[in-house]
Amino acid sequence: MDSNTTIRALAALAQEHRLAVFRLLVQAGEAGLPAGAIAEAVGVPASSMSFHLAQLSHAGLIRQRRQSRSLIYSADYAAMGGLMAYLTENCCGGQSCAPKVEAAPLGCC
Amino acid sequence: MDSNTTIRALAALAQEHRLAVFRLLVQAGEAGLPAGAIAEAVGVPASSMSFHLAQLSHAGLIRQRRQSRSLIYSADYAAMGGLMAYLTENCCGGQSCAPKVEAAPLGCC
DNA sequence: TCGATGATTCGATAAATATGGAAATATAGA
DNA sequence: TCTATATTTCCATATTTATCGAATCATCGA
Repeated sequence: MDSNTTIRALAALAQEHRLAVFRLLVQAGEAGLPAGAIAEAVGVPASSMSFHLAQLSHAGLIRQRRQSRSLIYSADYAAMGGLMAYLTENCCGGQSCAPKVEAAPLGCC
Repeated sequence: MDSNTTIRALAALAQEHRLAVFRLLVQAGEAGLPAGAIAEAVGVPASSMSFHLAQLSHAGLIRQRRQSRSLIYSADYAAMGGLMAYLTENCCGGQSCAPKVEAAPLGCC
């Protein structure tokens, strides 16, 4: 992940509603959620939500697929991993910025 | 770190010049760098840089100390760690977003 | 083909952010 | 105290971002 991609991803997450959306989608897992449900959960009108979903999508952090009339959005874990990798490598120096996780998540290190 | 603090930190890093500054300060380590040197290194006029440094400072990502006539800025590793912790806990779900580092950095996990 | 549903795009507007020169502030040395 | 240096604050302006109703587009079932 290069610095421009990183900036787009950071900017995408640096907004109240979009951070809420991303967290929601991470919780929802691979199944994802339809745009309408996301808008309702976050409490934002559909057209505004569409704007935010487009931002997240453009940043590569979420995926879109059609299921009948609904557009289902889901988190792209690999992209998030790429962002974490960039920050770890470029913004944590020799110091470990990696949080001390009580129980290390599966696959960590 | 709560979600508002996280948003401020993400927004602070989501800008070309500020991301460059933060990377520079991470490299510089605890010693830090004076504002003028940062502005010159990044190629931005002093007044603009002052604005960006204030943003990073307000987000808690960097520290300021005076040394004679110079104001020395340095990265706050703990704040960056807090951001990483928030993202790991809230935006990576059960999946591991932690990057697969070839050689795990010291202190990782 | 028609109407209903789920979602996006358009367009106008409001708000926040970025830029950089000029003026002001703080410190140090002569 | 005067001057030079390092940096910030002020100000005006340009740019980007966010908001949301209305119009449009895509899909499905009857």
